[in-house]
Amino acid sequence: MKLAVEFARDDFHDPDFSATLMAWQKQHGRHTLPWQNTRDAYLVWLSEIMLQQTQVSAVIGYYQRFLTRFPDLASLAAAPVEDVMAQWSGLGYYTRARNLHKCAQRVVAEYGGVFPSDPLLLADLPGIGRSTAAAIAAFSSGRRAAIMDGNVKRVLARVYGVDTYPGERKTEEMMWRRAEALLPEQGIEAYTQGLMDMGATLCTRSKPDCARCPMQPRCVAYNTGRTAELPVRKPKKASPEKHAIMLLIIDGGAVLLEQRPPSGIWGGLLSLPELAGHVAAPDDDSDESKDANAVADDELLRAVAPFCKMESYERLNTVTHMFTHYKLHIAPYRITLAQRHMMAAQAAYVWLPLAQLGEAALPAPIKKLLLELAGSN
DNA sequence: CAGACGTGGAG
DNA sequence: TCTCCAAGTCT
Repeated sequence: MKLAVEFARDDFHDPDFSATLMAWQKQHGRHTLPWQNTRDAYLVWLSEIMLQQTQVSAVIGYYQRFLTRFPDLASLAAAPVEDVMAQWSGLGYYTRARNLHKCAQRVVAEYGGVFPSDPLLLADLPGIGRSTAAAIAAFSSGRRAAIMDGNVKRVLARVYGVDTYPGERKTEEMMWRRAEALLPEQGIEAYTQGLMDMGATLCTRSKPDCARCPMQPRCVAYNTGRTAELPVRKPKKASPEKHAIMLLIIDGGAVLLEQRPPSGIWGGLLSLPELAGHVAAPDDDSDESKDANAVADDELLRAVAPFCKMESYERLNTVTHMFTHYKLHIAPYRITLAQRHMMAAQAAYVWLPLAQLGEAALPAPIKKLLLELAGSN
């Protein structure tokens, strides 16, 4: 009985995996990414947060710009959160930016500005989960801890023939146990980087380059012709459609923007003011539905009253934006004013000079819409 | 524990 | 054009 338990605990032990991986990494891995070749925890942490659910090619430019504005932890912690949001504008998943700022302030307050090296302490900080904590600890401190991102799940699912959906709790737990059992005794940095490099450059989602893969002889998916089937895909669900009426109020070379609430879509960003109560029923994209969303004159009048006296308005063409989980139809109404009020302090609203659009904390599709409009004026 | 949370590139 | 999903975390 005791033997069975011991065996089960050590079932995933496979030192050949890490040895093969690290040899490959030395020869064929990536060694010159902007956040590599440093043990500075600030640099490592920033890259790991930016890279969450985001590809390397999308991150590189943001990473460099961000560091120009916030060269170290202290400058980030001391900055207004609005400046952080502006730097993050266009990168997506904006909770990351708010948590980044919170995390910087906590590291300053609780750790004297020095990131802890213990993955458990790191994972207690905002925006840092178990996998990111392991990556930061490995790259900045050489701590032996397992990451679990899309690359790891894909590589493990294929090499070991995991044919259940990684989103299931049992499968996920099994993969964590396997990932930890596979860790090498020495060289956690090269191993961790190699795992991600192999997933990103060889063991890709579609058309993996098995011919160049050092795992090929021992890869279950390859040897059973199932590289296209593994890992098991997430079951897809119908995505709803949403509608929004947005107000385009431009006056004196400035556009009226509203700060969005901290949570929810585009949380904490500036965006165009919206007319409430115009969310169409899901799956109803009919013309009737759109007409039902038509805005009554007096409704517009009321909505803009705090900011200006309206002279006229024009319904611009609908802009459709695809999210991962739904489709958003934006109906912009351009308002022409007779008079702009000397608005009393309305904390959530700001007149932004059009010349500053490029640097503002705006969602990507709104920035695009406004830049096109400003360009045509 | 399932759903929310962005954006851009690949196929 | 449309689906899939990428260095995940939080609720």
